[in-house]
Amino acid sequence: MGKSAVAAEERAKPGRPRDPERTKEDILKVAAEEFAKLGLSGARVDAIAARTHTTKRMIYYYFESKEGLYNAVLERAYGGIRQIEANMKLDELDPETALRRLVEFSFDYHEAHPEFIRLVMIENIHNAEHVRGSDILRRTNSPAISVLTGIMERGYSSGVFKRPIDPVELHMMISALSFYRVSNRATFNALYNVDIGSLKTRERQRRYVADAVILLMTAPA
Amino acid sequence: MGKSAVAAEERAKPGRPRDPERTKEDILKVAAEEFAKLGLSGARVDAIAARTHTTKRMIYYYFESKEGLYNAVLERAYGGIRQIEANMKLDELDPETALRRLVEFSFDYHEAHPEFIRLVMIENIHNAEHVRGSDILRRTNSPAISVLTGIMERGYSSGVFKRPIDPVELHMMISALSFYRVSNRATFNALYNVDIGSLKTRERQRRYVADAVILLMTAPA
Amino acid sequence: MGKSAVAAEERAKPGRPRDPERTKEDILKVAAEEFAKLGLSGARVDAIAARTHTTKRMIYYYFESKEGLYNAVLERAYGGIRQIEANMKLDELDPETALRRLVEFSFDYHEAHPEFIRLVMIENIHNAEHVRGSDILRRTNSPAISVLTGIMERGYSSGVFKRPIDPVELHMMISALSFYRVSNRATFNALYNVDIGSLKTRERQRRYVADAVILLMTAPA
Amino acid sequence: MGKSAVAAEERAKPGRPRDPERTKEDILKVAAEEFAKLGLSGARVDAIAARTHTTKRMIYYYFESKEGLYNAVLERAYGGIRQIEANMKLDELDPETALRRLVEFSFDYHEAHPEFIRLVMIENIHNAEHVRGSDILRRTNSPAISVLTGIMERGYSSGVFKRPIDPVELHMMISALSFYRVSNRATFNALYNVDIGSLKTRERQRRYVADAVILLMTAPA
DNA sequence: AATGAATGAGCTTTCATTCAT
DNA sequence: AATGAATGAAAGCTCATTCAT
Repeated sequence: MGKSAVAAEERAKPGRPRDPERTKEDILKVAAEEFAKLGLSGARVDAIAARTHTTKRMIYYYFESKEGLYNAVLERAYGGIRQIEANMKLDELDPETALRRLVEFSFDYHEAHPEFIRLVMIENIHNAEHVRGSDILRRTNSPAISVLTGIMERGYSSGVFKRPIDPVELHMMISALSFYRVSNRATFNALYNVDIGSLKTRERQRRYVADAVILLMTAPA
Repeated sequence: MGKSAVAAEERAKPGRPRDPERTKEDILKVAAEEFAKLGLSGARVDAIAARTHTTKRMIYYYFESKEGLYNAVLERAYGGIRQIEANMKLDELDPETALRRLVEFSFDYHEAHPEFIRLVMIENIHNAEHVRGSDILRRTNSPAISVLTGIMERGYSSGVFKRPIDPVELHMMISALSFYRVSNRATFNALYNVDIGSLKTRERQRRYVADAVILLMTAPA
Repeated sequence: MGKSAVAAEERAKPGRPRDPERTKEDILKVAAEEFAKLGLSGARVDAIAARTHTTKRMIYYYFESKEGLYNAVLERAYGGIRQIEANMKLDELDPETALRRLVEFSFDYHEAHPEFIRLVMIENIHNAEHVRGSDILRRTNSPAISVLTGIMERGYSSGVFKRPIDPVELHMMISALSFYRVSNRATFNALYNVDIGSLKTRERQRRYVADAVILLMTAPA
Repeated sequence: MGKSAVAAEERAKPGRPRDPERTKEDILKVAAEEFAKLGLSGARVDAIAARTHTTKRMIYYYFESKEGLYNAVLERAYGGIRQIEANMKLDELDPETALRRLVEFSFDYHEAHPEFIRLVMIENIHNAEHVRGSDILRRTNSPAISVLTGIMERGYSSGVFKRPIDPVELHMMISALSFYRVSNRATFNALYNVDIGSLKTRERQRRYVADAVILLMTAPA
């Protein structure tokens, strides 16, 4: 390595774009990947910069610090799911079907967004201190809760849902069944020598999860 | 944060300790805490050594590298749960009660061992490469699966369990509902402004989880 | 020995140097001395930095690693002799005189540059792997060979040189007689209790060496 | 790496021989190889011990320190050549033939003992301080010098040798032409893209070297 | 607003050596 | 005489960050 003697640490990038928003977005996308892959302490500012169209200096210019960048990445990641959650059209379905759809949506979203899941894992490793420190994340309440609350109210009224349960707690159960499959896939596959993420098992598990939630709500308490 | 917590209390003693096993155990215990708190890259060998009765040099003497230490910590952590799983006495209970007890055991174990859960999270962040690299972890199959399989077979025979499902997949659902509550408590509490870990909600959630599993198995498929 | 020699005199200045080229040259000069004195593994990056006007960090900034620095030192050392070899003006002398001058030049250059010789020795201890890894060193062919080839061709044409010999092999003999006197001076002096490097013997040996080479070429084969 | 968790630094060797002399010889042989390959600072006591049939502790027991071991290696290496030099039977040959044989012997010995040559190089890097520190090495004068002196005296008497030259200086020239070919083979081959050590060139070079020495002595001064 | 160059502090790891019997 | 276990000291290297314009 280092064949030709002298090699300073940072190499200038040829012709970089001048659009600040594009640059920030570029950084955020790369940073999300690196943080998701390696964690907050594991990710390297140098490595992020190297995969960017800008220089390391610009990361500090726009985000102030590695932690500032991580915060921005986290806010962006949560923004994604919230936006989608807010646009589910479940009002017109009967409560049981709506709940099933909601569970399936959660299941599918987690399956499709492993990077988001890894970021949430990492944030939990850090005791959610960045979530707590972010006004944006704390203020905007999760759309999922209000959607779920609406469905549950309709279900209790019609009598189809019999078990009284706090929507946040039901949301937790749905999330658990959706999240764990992805978050713990690596150890699960390694220890049980299966592939819980394979295509053929996914549909079956999706039904188990939805069934379990529906049964919990509809069975006589 | 961190700095002062590590500093005081226990200082490495230059005198020569006599008991290698005790020393190793001492290191492993401290290391487990540090890795669980800060992750593999976040944990500092210096900090681990400082809280030990030995010196940093001894860590390398016994465990070869930071990663070797992490491997040992991981094997020890999995060893703990496996030993307990192997000693559940559920054979004499009727299948439904046995399954309920199994779920409750899983729920309680996870609740009581947040450090283990953090280590598993961290290992998943690292794509389970250390689990895969450990003969001990891969060879010894999880006792939980065989216990669960036994219960399920009895339930299918007696006709009380109606839904055909792979024991590993049911195990995954039980684990998900037990694990997520602890692993994601920090973000969950921060985002929904609740305390999913509080004592008063725990009993209730424990029942929800067990009910959901029992219902899934006993309801007509 | 060593410790006190390194300590005093020049200390790294925390202030910011402005001239990268000067800084690099400064590092290279000090590093050449340390590597020549102590070898690649024996030299200490800390010791090099301490004698420099910069810090250790800058060595890694500019040269990436200890080995990268060593590579740069080696390339610089070979560059020195090559530049001088290329500027010998021997074309206008008759072949025998030219050859004699060439030998004397080689003899004198080695005598005057013990640091270069030590670096070459060290590189041979390392099986020349850094020379082989350097495009600069491998690409630029040694001027000495072409100069010598020119002289030999003229000598064969005029009939004054009678022994057919590959220029590279003759170059090796000249180098051997010039190099060994310096490279092995320490053991030679210690074992035979003489000083093969003393001023009074140098002139005499210079003549022996030149005579031997001339005789080899001019004597009837 | 470090698959099975705990691995202390040194592994006990099964059934080691108890013969002190054999053990010492075992250590010396391995150490010679390691020092020759890597230099004094480059060689690792651990690595030497690992290739031995004993433990690291025994090295210190018998040789006191790494440097003590190096000294012993050096003395052993010089002992080898001296013993052989002392047994050359050149007295009955005419002076010119004897000298030629002596040169050829030197040439061949160096060619056949690259490890010895590397040790001498390394010792020169260390300014021969270990040779100077060794009574054994300093006291025993080199047999080569007295043999050569004898030949030269006979040659001067018979008139076949014409050039007056100190035997030590002639010895140096012979050694230079024998030593350099081996010591600098790596860089020479790398830089000039030849193989000065190949079988087919060896014989030719051997003649050049002998011829050059003979010519120097026999030509009218 | 934008950036190339520089860096203090601290990290993991290694190494020859000694302790204690 | 012989040895298994332990270790202080320092080495090479990395990292997030700031200087200076």
